[in-house]
Amino acid sequence: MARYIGTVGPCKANIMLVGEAPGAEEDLTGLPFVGPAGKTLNILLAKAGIIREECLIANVARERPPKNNIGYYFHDKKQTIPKPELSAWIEELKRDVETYKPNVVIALGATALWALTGIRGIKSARGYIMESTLVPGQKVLPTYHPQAVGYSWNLSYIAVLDLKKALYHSVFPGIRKDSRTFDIDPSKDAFIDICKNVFLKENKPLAVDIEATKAHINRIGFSNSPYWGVSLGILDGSYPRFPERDELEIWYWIAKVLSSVPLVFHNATYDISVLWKRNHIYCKNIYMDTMIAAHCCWPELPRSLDFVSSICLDVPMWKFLSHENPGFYNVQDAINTAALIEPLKDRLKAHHEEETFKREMSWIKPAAMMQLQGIDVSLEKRDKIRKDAEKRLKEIDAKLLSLTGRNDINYNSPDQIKKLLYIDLGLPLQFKRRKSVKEDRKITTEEKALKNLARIHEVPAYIIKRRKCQKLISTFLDIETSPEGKIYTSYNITGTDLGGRWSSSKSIIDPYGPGNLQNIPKAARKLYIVSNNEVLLEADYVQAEAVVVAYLSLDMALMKMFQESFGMSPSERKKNHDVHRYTASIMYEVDIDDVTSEQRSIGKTLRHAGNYAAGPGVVADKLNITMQQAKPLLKRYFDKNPMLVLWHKRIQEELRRSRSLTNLFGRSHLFLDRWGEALFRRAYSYIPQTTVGDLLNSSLRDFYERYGDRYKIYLQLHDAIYLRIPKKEVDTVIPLLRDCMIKEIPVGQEIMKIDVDFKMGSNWGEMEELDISWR
DNA sequence: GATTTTACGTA
DNA sequence: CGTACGTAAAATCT
Repeated sequence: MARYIGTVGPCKANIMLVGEAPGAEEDLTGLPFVGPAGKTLNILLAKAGIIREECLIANVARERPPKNNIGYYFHDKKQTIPKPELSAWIEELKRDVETYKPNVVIALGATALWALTGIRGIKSARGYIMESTLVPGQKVLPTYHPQAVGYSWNLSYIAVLDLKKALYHSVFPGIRKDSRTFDIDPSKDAFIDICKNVFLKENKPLAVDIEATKAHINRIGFSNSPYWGVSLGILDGSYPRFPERDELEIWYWIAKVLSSVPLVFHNATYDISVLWKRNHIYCKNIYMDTMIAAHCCWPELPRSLDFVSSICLDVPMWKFLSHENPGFYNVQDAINTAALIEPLKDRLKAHHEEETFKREMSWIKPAAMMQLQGIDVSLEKRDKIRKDAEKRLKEIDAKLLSLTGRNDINYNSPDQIKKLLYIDLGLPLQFKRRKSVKEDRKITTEEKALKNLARIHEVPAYIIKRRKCQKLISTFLDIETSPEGKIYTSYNITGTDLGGRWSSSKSIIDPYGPGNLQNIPKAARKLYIVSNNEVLLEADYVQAEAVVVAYLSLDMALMKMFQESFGMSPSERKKNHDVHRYTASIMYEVDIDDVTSEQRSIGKTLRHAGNYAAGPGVVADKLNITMQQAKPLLKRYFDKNPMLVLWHKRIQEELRRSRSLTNLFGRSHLFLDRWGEALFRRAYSYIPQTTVGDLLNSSLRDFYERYGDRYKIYLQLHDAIYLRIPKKEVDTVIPLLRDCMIKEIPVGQEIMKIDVDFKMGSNWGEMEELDISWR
């Protein structure tokens, strides 16, 4: 029989915390939040400056459900129809709230949110002040349940911000009236008057937000202050809202504003791309991108306008309005973007992220240009390569049929492959590597598992081949081009949590092609072609991350080798300044000239694995050897590279001190994960990876600003820039591009430079190395 | 129909 | 216990 646990705490409390249901320790003691979730709650409250003893604490359900499953108290799986006992407890909660009248009720988790407000979905509601429907007039602020925080510790930072907001709201009762004014769908003349006499005359930062369908911009919102905004619908569904002459006049004034006033967007790369593509409007002066600012302030947190507003502003939720009231929604997008300007500026300044912010801002225009420009693919080559791949797939299928005697298996289905391998063929079970020993062992059919099984049976090897072939076809060859015969990508400046690197994904403006252009496999690169009188020119940083690690770990010998080889041609460098031969030569204590190709390959794997503290399992995997063979190899590698071990130790110390690391461009990152090896490894990769990202993207920007009007920047691949240029310009362009890419980066007492190699080809799949010496 | 899981491509 | 990404297809949830 479970014990009843009621509301506890001082009746004059300003804050009331409402959780979900008691657990084992609560049941034992008769008090709420005394188990593991209670401990997490204590930490969160302490960090937010809330004194637990001054709060009322309650749960929605007042008895521990069997198996701690709140679903027990609902009739349905969706947890919308409460059983009588839960309804009775919610009535009790209502009475308690009415009796004690706290200034704010903090809803901890989805169940409390639902009970107090009827809203489902804690993720989108958290951090916003709202009115209770259970007790009208009562102020509620939802955040994550401490148990969810305990499970995924990176939520703790967000929960603490929410609790701080609740603390602020706990000193006064009730919800403040929204005093902002929204000017929705003014007349043409009124709108033009605003453009002329407010936006153009003021010439101060103006937040802009567009709403667009596939083909048209249908609404645009502007705001020049946190208190006022205007939204103008251009289309109503697919119908114009204005006569053609009037619409043209409206666009004339929008263009006039956008081409002169300092602009603020949340994700400018998207908005300016759409404005250019659909209406040939050039947004000249971009003052701030609030998404980029948020990315520089909190790279580890989400960056949607919704989320950033929830942690920076004190405004009501509005995102749910997008369908029912597009004008109201759009104007609030604009107003909240405007409202973010000052808090984000303050934060950037206080945390010394202004340089990083400026750098990311300077990438907007080149990224927008590249995603609008598009990429040529040859449909003939696509068809030919796809045909070959499909033929190969059929051959593999025939082979599998002869081996298994079955043609009813879907080899894309992990479930069916599990059944085939582990039941029908009786092969030994293979388990996925667990993140912690506490997790259940999971049966897997991933490539590594199939490789193991391939030693004892023929079938797994063919499944691997089939999967690779299928992936090639479905992701990289089954692609369509736009009406102009091009494919596109979206370059996302804020696309990586660590920062510095861009991500690449399917463009919502031009959704043609495979989407991500940063993971095209070699076999599919041949269909990316340029015309006869042009070439694709590739410039990539040589051993970029390894150079950064050498300087960070103060490995003098390695630094010297990189310095000596700077400016050498690739062929010269290969002779006796090859980092992997060097690694092998110290590993095996042989002269660098006597390193065998096998030793070099081992050196290469170990250099990579060692830099980022990989374990013997990974090394065994990569070298196709056993763990027992990998262990001494790795030990030897670390014995011979003591500076690396020390560097890892220094990173750990730095994390212990501040939980924060700063890369060679001054970009910082807070590491919020739970303390442990996983966090360390993320941290080891942080500085090398983000430094190379910052370096490459800044080089790309420099080339764009200096020569973008003459030469096309075609692709960005993390440590490589591709240009598409006339053949006859190659010799002219190479030194210009190199000059933009070679940068002197101070590291302690040293100046680090990373070398650049060039390749050239008529298609992306067949690039030839250029053996250029720069000395 | 939307979301999560599994697997796999690149730097 | 390398890291970082995005996409397709299946599986699962609603």
